[in-house]
Amino acid sequence: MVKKYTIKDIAKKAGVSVSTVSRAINNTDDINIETKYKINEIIKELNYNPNPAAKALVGRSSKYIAIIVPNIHHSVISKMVQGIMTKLEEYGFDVLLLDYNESREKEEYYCSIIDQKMIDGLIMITSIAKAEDILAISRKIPTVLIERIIESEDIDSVFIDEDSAMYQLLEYLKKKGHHNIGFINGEKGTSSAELRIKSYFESMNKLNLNYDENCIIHTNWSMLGGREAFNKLIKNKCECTAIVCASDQLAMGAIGAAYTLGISVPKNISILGFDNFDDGLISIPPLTTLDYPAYKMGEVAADCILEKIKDGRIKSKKIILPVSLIERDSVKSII
Amino acid sequence: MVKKYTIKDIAKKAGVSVSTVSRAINNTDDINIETKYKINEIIKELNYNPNPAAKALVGRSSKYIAIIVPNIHHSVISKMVQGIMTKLEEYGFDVLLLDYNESREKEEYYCSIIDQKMIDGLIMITSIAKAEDILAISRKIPTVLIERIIESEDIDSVFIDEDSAMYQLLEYLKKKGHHNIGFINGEKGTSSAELRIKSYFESMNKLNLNYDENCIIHTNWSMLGGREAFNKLIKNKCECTAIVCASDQLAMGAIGAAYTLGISVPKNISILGFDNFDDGLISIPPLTTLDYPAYKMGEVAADCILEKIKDGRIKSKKIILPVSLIERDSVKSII
DNA sequence: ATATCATATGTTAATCTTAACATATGATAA
DNA sequence: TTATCATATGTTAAGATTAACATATGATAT
Repeated sequence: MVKKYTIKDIAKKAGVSVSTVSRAINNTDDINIETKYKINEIIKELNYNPNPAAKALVGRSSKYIAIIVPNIHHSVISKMVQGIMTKLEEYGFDVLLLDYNESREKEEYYCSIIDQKMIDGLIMITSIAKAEDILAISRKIPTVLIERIIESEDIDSVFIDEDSAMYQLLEYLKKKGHHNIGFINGEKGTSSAELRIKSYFESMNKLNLNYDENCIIHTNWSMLGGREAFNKLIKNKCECTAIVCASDQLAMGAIGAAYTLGISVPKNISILGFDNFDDGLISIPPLTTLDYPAYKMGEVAADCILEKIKDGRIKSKKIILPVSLIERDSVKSII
Repeated sequence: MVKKYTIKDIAKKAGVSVSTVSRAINNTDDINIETKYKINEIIKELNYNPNPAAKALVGRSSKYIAIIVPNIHHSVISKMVQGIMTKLEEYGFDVLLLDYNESREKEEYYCSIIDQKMIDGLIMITSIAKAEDILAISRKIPTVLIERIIESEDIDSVFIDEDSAMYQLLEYLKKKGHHNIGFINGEKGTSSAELRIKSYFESMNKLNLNYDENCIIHTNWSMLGGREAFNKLIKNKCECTAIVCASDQLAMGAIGAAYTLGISVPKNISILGFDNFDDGLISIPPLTTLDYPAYKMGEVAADCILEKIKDGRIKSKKIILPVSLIERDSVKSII
């Protein structure tokens, strides 16, 4: 490993004081243009970089934002993270990634040690941690939540209206004549699954539709999960004419299972996705689904945290992004 | 935002010197057990955390590892990252994520500013940057490459034998009687695509198989890309009996396209995947593919960097992980 | 009784940078 | 000629922690 130079080395070599070097680096105007040039030449020559730890220490800012995610190996999550990163990068911030791997304990552990990290802000995606823990953090670190709301003047939230999203889907199905509507959900205990089952129940009630416990299946968040869930629905002799799936992956698994069993989608049964991801566009049949603005949500969350950090905004924001149904061919009208 | 306490505050409150507090925190043995207890009580009470920037400055270690990835929204990449994170976390390291979004310029930009970051090590996944740039970095920061090899005593590499992998696939097809074998590759210029097309050509030559430029398509890394590529192959009047795809996603897109065109897989054409990801298991037909050990590669890369940082290993390691063919139902014997 | 030792604690230097304050020089204005 | 000012540069403190060194106390050994 090669020697790392310090500002002192540069100062000595240039025959000036450290503060003059600092001035040259930080582009202040109270420095002679030639001195600045000479110093910058030396900086280039020695390949000097200011020590970020010292900068962070003295400037009380690390330029790091932590993101706590349930599972980076998930289309929606990684899209959100990309949205966040793109925005943050414009402003010189980097991202510290913490993946709690769908484990509530692990997320709570992250919460408990987050202020040992050198970060300027925190974004939590579909958090499942205790509200009080998050509140405690938000008092110390600018905090933005994605897909979760906590009423507090300290915490920003960016989300879609899950209830209205599910309502849109179910209302659409009702209009198409479906009354028995099943639900294939992700793993119990994961945040999105909890959110979606809740709004499924609420929306079904609002729409005066009856649900059958036999037609509600929890499974793991994958195509294979969707396939298994569909098979279980059939085994349960579920009489639904349509199934809402909590993700496109689940939906595509379900469609595959139907195909294998010789059940035609949408002729014999209608299937709805959720996400508009994972190429549901080219499933057979193309998937009718909910357009979930993951990337956009990431960008908006990044904007929120930047406002807090740079502009010192105090008052919290709760931002709801609109969602819309994408009508393709996996739902049939049965009126 | 709540006041942040320093070690001095704790020292004053406990009526001891800062070094005694430091001893209490760092669990050295030259401190009275009761003093330690008292100090820890105060630390808990005030919710004090040592300032990580100061620690990094004085200890010359930030406990951060940067990972430069081409695209986190990609199953293989995010699995690798999870493998890395799990391993690193055991040793108290965190991950700084840099996504260059398949843009060579952006990766080179990251290379050029990487030593401005406060990191103890760097892992690069399927890098496409100039070798000299990476070499320059590796002289300053412990560096591990995944899916790329650079001959240097400073740089570790973790990879599968791409050539042998592709060779396995093509040899298998040859054994099944296929001689005209097409190739659906990812986007030109992306690292994996370059790697795979190279080994496709080499392996085809080694196996004395002829390839037809009309049967080689570059497309974007998605199911939709696979679908479009397959359609193009048909339009090109490509006469191949089997198609190797550079990812499972591409393969599944191709299978979908075939289905739409009324071409049966594997009856009319055989399709091979690459990755063993994205639920190829439940495609119709289940996909014969190459098992790509992404998570494991991440773990191994993390081990490498930890050895370098903690044990100060100097000599570089080049680690090849074994791959194997997973035989399912998307390839037909035509002998 | 004195030397030696272990234990516990304190003091200070070092880490690297920035920012506030201080100084020096030459030029302009009164 | 002296006061004032702008420009360029230097000096020093602050930021939080750790590590090396120093000191104090009481106990044990000679």
